[in-house]
Amino acid sequence: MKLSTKGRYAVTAMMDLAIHDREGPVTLSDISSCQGISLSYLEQLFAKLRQTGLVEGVRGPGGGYRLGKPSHQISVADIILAVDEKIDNTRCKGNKDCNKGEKCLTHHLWNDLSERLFEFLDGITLSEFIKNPEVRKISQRQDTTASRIANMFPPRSIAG
Amino acid sequence: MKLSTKGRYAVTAMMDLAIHDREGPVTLSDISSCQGISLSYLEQLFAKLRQTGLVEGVRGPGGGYRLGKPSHQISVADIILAVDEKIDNTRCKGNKDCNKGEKCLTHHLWNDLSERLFEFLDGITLSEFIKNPEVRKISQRQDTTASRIANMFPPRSIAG
DNA sequence: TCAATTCTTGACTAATTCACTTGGTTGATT
DNA sequence: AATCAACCAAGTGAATTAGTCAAGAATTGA
Repeated sequence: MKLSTKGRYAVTAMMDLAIHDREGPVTLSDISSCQGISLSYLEQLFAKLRQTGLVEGVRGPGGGYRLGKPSHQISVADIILAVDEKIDNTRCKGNKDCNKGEKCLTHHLWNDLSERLFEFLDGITLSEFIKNPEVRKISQRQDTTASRIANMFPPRSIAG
Repeated sequence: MKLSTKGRYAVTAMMDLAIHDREGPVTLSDISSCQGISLSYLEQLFAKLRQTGLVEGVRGPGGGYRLGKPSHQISVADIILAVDEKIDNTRCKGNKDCNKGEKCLTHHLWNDLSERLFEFLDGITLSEFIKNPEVRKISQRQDTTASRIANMFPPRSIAG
């Protein structure tokens, strides 16, 4: 588990995707200009997100990215694991008796902590964020066709 | 909030310190050899830990480092914040209306998440780890004088 | 006082990762 | 055919990581 700006970019981009999911595919250019992240950098991140099935790409005009699963099935931990190279967090992978048990002790303690952290982040899904009605209000894009069309059809329910 | 091997080194080293705290100061050489972390790298980490008061150095023969506070007052978040440079996690610090509210929306959502993560890690203290009696049993160093002396005096209570 | 021990500081370095750029190719829509 | 936007590959400067080397400064025990 690793937390950096890279993971933050991925999470915020996925939030953006989740918020606008019902308006059709979201282009990376939109996210790029809205959130101030480089387009090509986003492409790299989304390549990984696509490989893990968190998003799916739609090609051609009107295309973009949409969520690969319902937002309540996508956790923050999923996103971070997808974009960050996992660090070998022990250096003594299977070896149980490294350094007379002393070393493995703190490894064990760290793994405990790491697992608790993972469970924490895994318990937070994208749907939690878009539930907030205020969020949904602000999130409507002003100038896209998709947004205007979407507004003609009031939401049946809050997805996710 | 940032999580990397750097933070892990600091946390595991502090766990080590907490476990052996009653046996007097712990030298960085001990931690270095026990946990396989470079001595000079540990020195850099402990310089920051010392500046924030999480540890205090004891010079001269028999010296080393000991906890600067009782272990129940030291949280995992404290340690990570001490060694990791804090990342400017918004890029639009005070500016509230960046990019027509759209950008600030995900910033807001991320800050929510970040705060929840911080609170989570801030709620986990070092004392939680050394409470475990099994941990205390394993953690006794085999070959140090301090360890043998410490064993002559059974613990009054589990500190922290 | 002297020497050993250990903290403390600073500069310096190879490797890696971050964030980004450039320059394309492929596939779908109009 | 033209355009749009996902895809792909390679490379780049800056920052961070993890580590080395070297030189002090404070404390203790002899």
